[in-house]
Amino acid sequence: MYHHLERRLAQHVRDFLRRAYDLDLPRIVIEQPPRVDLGEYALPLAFELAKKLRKPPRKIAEEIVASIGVVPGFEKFELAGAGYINARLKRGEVAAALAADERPRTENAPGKILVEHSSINPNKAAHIGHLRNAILGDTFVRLLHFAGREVDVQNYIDNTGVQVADVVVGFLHLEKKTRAEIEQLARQPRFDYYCWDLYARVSHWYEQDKQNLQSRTQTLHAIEQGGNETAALAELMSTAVLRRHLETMDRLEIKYDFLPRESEILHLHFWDAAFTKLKAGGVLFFETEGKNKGCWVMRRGKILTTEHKEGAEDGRVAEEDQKVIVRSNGTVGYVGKDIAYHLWKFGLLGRDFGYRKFYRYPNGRDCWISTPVGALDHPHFGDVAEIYNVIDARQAEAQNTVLEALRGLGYNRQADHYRHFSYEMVALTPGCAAELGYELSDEDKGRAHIEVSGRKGFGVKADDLIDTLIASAKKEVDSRHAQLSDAERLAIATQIAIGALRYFMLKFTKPSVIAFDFKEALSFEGETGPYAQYAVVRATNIFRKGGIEPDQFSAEGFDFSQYLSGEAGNEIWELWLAASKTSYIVDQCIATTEPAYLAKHAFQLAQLFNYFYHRHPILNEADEGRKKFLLATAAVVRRELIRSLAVMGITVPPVM
RNA sequence: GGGCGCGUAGCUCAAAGGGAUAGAGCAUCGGAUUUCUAAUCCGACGGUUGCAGGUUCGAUUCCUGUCGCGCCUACCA
Repeated sequence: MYHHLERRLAQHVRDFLRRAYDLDLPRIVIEQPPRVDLGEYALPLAFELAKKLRKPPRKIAEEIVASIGVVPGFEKFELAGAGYINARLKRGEVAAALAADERPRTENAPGKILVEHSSINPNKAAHIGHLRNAILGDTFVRLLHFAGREVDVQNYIDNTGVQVADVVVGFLHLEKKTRAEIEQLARQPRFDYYCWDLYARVSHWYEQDKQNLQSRTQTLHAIEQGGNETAALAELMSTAVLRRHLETMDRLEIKYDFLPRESEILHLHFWDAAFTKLKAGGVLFFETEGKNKGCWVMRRGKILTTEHKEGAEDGRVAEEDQKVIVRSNGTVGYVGKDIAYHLWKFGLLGRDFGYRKFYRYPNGRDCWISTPVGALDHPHFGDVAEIYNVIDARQAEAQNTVLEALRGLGYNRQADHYRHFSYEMVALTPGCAAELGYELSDEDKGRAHIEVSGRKGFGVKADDLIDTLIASAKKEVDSRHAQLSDAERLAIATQIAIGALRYFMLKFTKPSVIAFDFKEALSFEGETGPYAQYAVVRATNIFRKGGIEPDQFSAEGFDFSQYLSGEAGNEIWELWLAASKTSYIVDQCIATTEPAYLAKHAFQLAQLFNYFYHRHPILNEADEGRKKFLLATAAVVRRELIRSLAVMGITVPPVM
């Protein structure tokens, strides 16, 4: 609603400027005045025009206000401050439309969007860093759905890399396990925890004796080759861990449509097809000298290096920056496989995966996985118009290489629709690390945060955090709702825990490193998910006590204007205005790939509602008209809050 | 060395393609309820936005320089 009216205003101003001043501004800046009593929209237009028109801003603003005319839905324009032009809405009209949940039609951009997120190495349990990725990715998917877009959710599985090889080495060389024993272990409910520890042990074992690294190389080679016992073990282990990851994410309502695996990128010769294209397109070069001799490389401009000091003017010499794509032993690195995958994503590779069903969610939805030979009947994946890759900032370089390869092949249109949804990592505070029992160096103790490391087994496992959150919420629910059954209390505690966790991961903007700390993550007060959930529960309680079904409540034909006008109306109007912004915020989140704005929106709505709740006892209101108005306010805010939380993957329990 | 990012209240973070008095939460202190149950609300305290310049009517935001921190800079993924 807010967005719709803003666009209408912008269009009107644009037309007006063209007509009255023969001006075409590249962008009409519209913002919100600092206080709602100054109006709903502010145009700093006059400041910008002051120089062009050689007149003081106030004078220009005055002129514009006098002659701009009327815009449907708007009350009037006013001059404010040093030259702002503020616009006032017809509050009653906007409120009536909002109460009736009138949503302006929006025309959707055509084409399917592919969102890739999670992509956890299937060799150990998921940790909090993976949670940030999955929650950001899943929320972005929900944002796109809210905006009416069609989305494919993919989770790329690197099941043939060194990380998987390392755990296989652990089973074979450290534990000397048989296949049957590993199969037995893989049936354990938390097999991924077992692998977590084993992975750390293997890393340690490599450090003890560099000779041990030979088994990694051999194992990796066997896995890549396929069709042998080692590869079968890798498949067994990685598939079991993958299943665990899906279960963990399913606890948070995070679902995937398709799991493309690196083994198929190799065995279905995706790479060979990409390699041929890259060579033919002149993107890859065979290096015949220097340190990359014998490799296929991508050339990426010149860099200055200090390595060769002789013969250079300033002691530096320009050297070609090369990215090795194919190693001198003929094997292809991760980036090469990623290039092939991305050509497939855009339907440019000329090959497809085999597909089979892998995991069925409780709601009946299927998650598919790649396989060498698959089912004949399967959904069509890939071949999309736009892609978003939710991958942490450390991989920006690799993402750029993929992008450059696409451009190098002449796929500029596709490259323009390739977005690296970049975000910073989750690290542990030194205090948190100490709490977990890790020994810290003096250097680490002085740091703001310490990077999580799967290799060292250093981190907070996702399921542990979820368990802790549920237990903590359960304790509180138990004490508040002793009359409910244990199953009911657990269900409520689970909703609260998910709300807390998802909100926590979303409230930080993407470029901010999250310094994880249990106290903050386990908080259910202040700027948290449960705070927002609680506001909804309170709103629901009003209706329940009043014997009204909140979703059925209707204020059709009601005249809101008398209650929203003037000084007295400002306070509650602020709440209505905030409630009108949900779709506006969603659009902002998508345009900026920043879900944190939605978290802020939900919190602000909840905050305003709690204030309103305290100041206006609704059910005791004697004036019937005013009571209806207050109920309508609660109904609209409740609806928008539920909507906003749902986009973040947060549901609201019946009681709290 | 080069690239990317960050530096805002005691702590953790906002401020959305420059805008009106830089806002929240936590912590601390002081208050509010036999209510639509307080996972709540109100108030107080708390700021030279790392530093120095520049552009602008206006800079936390843009530019230059500088200091500090993190990440990337593998024939790992």
